Amino acid sequence: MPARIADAPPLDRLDELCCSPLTDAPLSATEAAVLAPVLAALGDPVRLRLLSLVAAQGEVCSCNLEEPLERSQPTVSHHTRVLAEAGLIVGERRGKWMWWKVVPDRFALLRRLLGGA
Amino acid sequence: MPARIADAPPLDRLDELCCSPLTDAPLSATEAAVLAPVLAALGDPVRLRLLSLVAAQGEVCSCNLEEPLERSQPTVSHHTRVLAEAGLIVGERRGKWMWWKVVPDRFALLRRLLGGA
DNA sequence: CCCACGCATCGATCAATGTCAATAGGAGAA
DNA sequence: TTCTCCTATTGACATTGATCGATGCGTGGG
Repeated sequence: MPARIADAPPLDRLDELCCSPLTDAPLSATEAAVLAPVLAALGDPVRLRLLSLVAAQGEVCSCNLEEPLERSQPTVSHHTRVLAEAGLIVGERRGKWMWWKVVPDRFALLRRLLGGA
Repeated sequence: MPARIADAPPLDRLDELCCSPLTDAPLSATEAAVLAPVLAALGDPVRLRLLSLVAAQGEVCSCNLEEPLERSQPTVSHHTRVLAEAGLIVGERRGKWMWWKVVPDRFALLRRLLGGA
């Protein structure tokens, strides 16, 4: 059993659950199981660039991501999905297009986790 | 080729290379290739807990990690290695024991990346 | 010198993941 | 409806990664 996620990660409850800074107290297995997927979502170079594209432009259409990322349409769709499931971006459908923007609260949470210093 | 790391990630140079906040400007492929492994190192629940144990106690011996993490000695060794290669912890050998402590600069860098807000 | 202890490495196994071609779904236009 | 465009899903493949038993390596104690 590789990852051994403790239980189903209640990603919605992440804000309530998490978390005091890492330096304050050891994380519980549950807290770690909820947080790890969020950080794992950031642990891919394509997603990092995707995220920075969305963040820097405020809002980006999926169709404008394939070229700068040099990835196929299904791959881009895969990565937006991962980031969205991690709560880092949200998408809104407008006509034929899907527009993505970042979720600032999620980043604040991660900054808090990484220590207040 | 799954991850498609652009080139050999010069992890040592991470401080010089990186990075303005994600919200400021899109990351280059090189920046993303260097940063992703650091964030990926945080994307595992066992490593998150390991890190919080080290951070909360200031300094921890490898031998005191197996029990709280409920992992075998080789597995703990694997995770300390990953975190160390990401520059998040450093180890010092004292006699028979290996002592680990966190690298605060690394966390400051990540906080900056996640936006100054 | 030899043994015990702590850590690292190796090898194997199984799960998770990044990637793309092909296909399906859905929305707007004609 | 039908056609076109954009997005999501599926399936397949190769790679990465988490895990542990067995083994090797250093260190310190006897």
